[in-house]
Amino acid sequence: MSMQITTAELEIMKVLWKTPGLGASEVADALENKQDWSIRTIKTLLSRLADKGALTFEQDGRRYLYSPAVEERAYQTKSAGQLVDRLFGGRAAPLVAQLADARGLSDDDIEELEALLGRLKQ
Amino acid sequence: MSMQITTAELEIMKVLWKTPGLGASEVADALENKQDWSIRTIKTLLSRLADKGALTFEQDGRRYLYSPAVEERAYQTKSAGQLVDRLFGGRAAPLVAQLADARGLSDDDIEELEALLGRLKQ
DNA sequence: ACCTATTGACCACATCTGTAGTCATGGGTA
DNA sequence: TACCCATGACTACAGATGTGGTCAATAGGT
Repeated sequence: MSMQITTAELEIMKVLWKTPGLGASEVADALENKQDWSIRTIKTLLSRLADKGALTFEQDGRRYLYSPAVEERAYQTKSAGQLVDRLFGGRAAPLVAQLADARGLSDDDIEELEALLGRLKQ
Repeated sequence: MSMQITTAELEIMKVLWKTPGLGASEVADALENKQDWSIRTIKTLLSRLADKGALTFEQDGRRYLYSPAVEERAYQTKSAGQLVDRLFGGRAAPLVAQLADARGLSDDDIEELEALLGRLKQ
């Protein structure tokens, strides 16, 4: 059930998370300035995603309209969990510490983290 | 530059980050209870890592002693940055929020994060 | 009614990954 | 001395991935 979504496929998923129910050429339009992919490539990625169950599709005339079958949040959570487990001994704090160290935290980040900690401690 | 280290290869790197300067069979010993790999597999992974510049090696008689050419911290940082960029708009706070939501933060995590935020704010 | 552009189905192909096997060689053992 | 074993070099091979091509069917324009 690991639902492996690859880097290229993720770009497709992002489009459909933002706007579910698109056909292949509409996905292509949405990616026009992001990726320089042939429409064939996009169709291949859509098929593969549908094959692995990451997308559902419904018939619309002679084409398909694709929608995510995996929630964006669920995917984010799973990926974050994997990273933390693989590299940070399952702990969040060291991850944040290294991010802060390597690229800093924005003021927004700091504020949100404080709020989060406050909530968790109550 | 990008130094793509795969899942299997990472297990090898972890051994050598912990104990640099091992030969193939010593790496195998260290992985004995973790991974059920043939010594051939381990040798292949060591070669691939050396090829891609993630490991260096020195001759020791008729064998090689391998050591990391990439620091563990650097690799962790790069991976964390990639995740955050790919899935969380480059921001750390949402990542932590989702981890907290999905699997909670340990007391240690909370404490360390507070200390970190304190340091960052002054 | 005819042509064209689009669509999904299927195919292609190089590279990367996971997981080993083969081989010649050299060091140590009996 | 005659062997055996471990080593690195090279080879194998299936499945995943990135990237795109071919083709028959068909909806739409003219």
